[in-house]
Amino acid sequence: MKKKLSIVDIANSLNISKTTVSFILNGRAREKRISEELVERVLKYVKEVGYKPNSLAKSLRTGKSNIIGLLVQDISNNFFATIARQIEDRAYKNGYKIIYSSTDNDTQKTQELIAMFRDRHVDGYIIVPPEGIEEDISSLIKDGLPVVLFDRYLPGVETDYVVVDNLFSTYNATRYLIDKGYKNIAFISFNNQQTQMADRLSGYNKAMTQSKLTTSIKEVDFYQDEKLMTEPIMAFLNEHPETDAILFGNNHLGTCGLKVLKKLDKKVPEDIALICFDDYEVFELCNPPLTAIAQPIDAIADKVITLLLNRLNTSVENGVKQQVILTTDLRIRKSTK
Amino acid sequence: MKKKLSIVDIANSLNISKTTVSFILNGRAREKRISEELVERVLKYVKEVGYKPNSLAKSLRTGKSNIIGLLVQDISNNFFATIARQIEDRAYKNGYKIIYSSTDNDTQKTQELIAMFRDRHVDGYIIVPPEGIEEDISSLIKDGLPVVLFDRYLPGVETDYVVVDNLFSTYNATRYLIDKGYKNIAFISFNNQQTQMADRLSGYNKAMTQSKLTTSIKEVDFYQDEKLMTEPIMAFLNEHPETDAILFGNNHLGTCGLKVLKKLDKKVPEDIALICFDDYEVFELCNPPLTAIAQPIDAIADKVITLLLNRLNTSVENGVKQQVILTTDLRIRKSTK
DNA sequence: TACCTAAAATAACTCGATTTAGCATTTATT
DNA sequence: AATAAATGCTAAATCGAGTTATTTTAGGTA
Repeated sequence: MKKKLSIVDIANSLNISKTTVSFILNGRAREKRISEELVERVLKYVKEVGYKPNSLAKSLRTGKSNIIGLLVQDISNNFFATIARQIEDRAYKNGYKIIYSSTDNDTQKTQELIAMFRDRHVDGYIIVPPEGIEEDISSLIKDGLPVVLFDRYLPGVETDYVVVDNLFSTYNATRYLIDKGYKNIAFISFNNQQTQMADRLSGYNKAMTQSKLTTSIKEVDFYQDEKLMTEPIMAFLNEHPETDAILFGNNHLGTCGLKVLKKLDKKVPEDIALICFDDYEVFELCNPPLTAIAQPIDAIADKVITLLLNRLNTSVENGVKQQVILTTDLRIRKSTK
Repeated sequence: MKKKLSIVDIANSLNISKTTVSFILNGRAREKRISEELVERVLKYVKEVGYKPNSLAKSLRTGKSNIIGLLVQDISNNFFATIARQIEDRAYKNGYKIIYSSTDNDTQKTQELIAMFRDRHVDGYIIVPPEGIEEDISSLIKDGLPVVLFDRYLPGVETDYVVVDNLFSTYNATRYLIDKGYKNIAFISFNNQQTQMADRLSGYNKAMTQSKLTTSIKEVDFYQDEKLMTEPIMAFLNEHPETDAILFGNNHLGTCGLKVLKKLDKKVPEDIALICFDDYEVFELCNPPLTAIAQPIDAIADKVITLLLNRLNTSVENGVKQQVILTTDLRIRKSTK
């Protein structure tokens, strides 16, 4: 194994000081009044032998790593995977690498991951925050580290974030169902207090009460295991046979719901109408195709990374945090009459 | 921003040398005959102030990073995302972090990423290799770095890898179609020479020629953009109206195919039968549900990370590389008569 | 008391870069 | 000619650890 060249090797080979090499490689040649001729000689040699500075050493000295830490809830969920992918592309184009992990919405795991990222001198953070992580995020911000949240925000914490207008989205979808004549509309959601879910619930509630309809809400716990997710949904539908429409809180619940309805042999939309928050391939291809509240995935990814790159570039700590609220798109397909 | 504690701060606070602190923290106290009493005092204090060694400095000195580099083709593809997720979990449980990226099957991008990983002193590599990357992989191996490939392998390069029995899988699926009486079976695949695709093609060819049937192969280029993928497929089907069954080379082609058939208003399986390599939610939920060749995702992820962890733990460079070939499962659903 | 040895701890070097402060020359100014 | 300023480059300190080689201390022995 031929050992890697260091800046000292370069300096020695050229009989100059490593300081000079460093200045030249960091584009400070002009500033440091190093002769054109020497600059060229060094650059040529460096290229010739393929020398690449050791970025660990560089990070140790400068405190910068050119790494962005990305914490999503679950990278195997299509919504997060697609966003992660786009963020990754933009990051690379701007000279940043991504180090990522799934939080599983687990507070302790997330704390450990944030600590790990910090430890690695990550330059910026993109986080889909679980509940109870307020302090850790605040601490990052207090220490001047750029943080962008998305999908949900933390009410007590002032930070940049990108979310969609959840409340209006479900309000709008519920109104759509009501206008179609559905009366027993159920909302199936996750049992957690995060803003995105709370807002989706509020939107549903608002539309229902406005129309003087009785709400029917089922909150289930999140599990990776499919059975543990489908069983409570099935139980709920059996207990509420009057249900004529369902609004699902997210794509995961929607697909579980589809499986349940298939098992129960319910016809969509004859027996029951469906709308799901989040859109993806499954909903477009299943039969009938599902009406869905589509989040603007491209725009979310774009805003998130743009916000973070801005923070990273303007080292000035601009106190004003940006809150971006994007709108969703109700894609009407054939799962409603 | 309170600055982070360093080992020197700890040493100073306790009026001892940082060497001693380092020895104690690295479990070499006994070996270095440091008194029980001091060990306890140091550990207690370190815990008290929450000191964590700077891992960059540590990596710089030791050459180890406890980071695994993961290069998949596309993290937003369900197959890779699910495997990535499981690898991530196992890695974390074993004290390793993951740094990942999508290669897009782009050789140059992959080369840059490998260089970047190397540069960051990544301890081990998990790679879904694109074509033309043989030399870079060989170079890693020559330098004693653990590398595990999956999904495909590189014929000229001796390394650990985990793949499925692609040839038999498509042979078997094609036979299944033939036995059902289909005669004009098309194979739609990607236009590349990688082992997994080549083997899938061979399996199809073998079954067809064995039964003296004429093969009908469409190879399309890969694009992220959906339109660019669906158009050639649609063109192919229009040119070959006799086609009574299609075998798709992977999940991406399968979903594109589903969309095309929907547009052409073809009935499955009445007008045309379908089987797709790779299985996932869409195929289970679409109507009719699709017969699919399911790869053993859990087993693949498990084997990959187990192989790598073994290499990482047994610093001995055991020359014998392991090749793991797993079997697939033909999940018969209703997309065939 | 002087000497030796094992135990306990440490000074100094290293990893590979960046950065600060400064040293010779040469050129310009008075 | 003496001094100041500009030019071109570099020695040494630094980041925060791990590691090697060495010193100090305590206790036992002759």
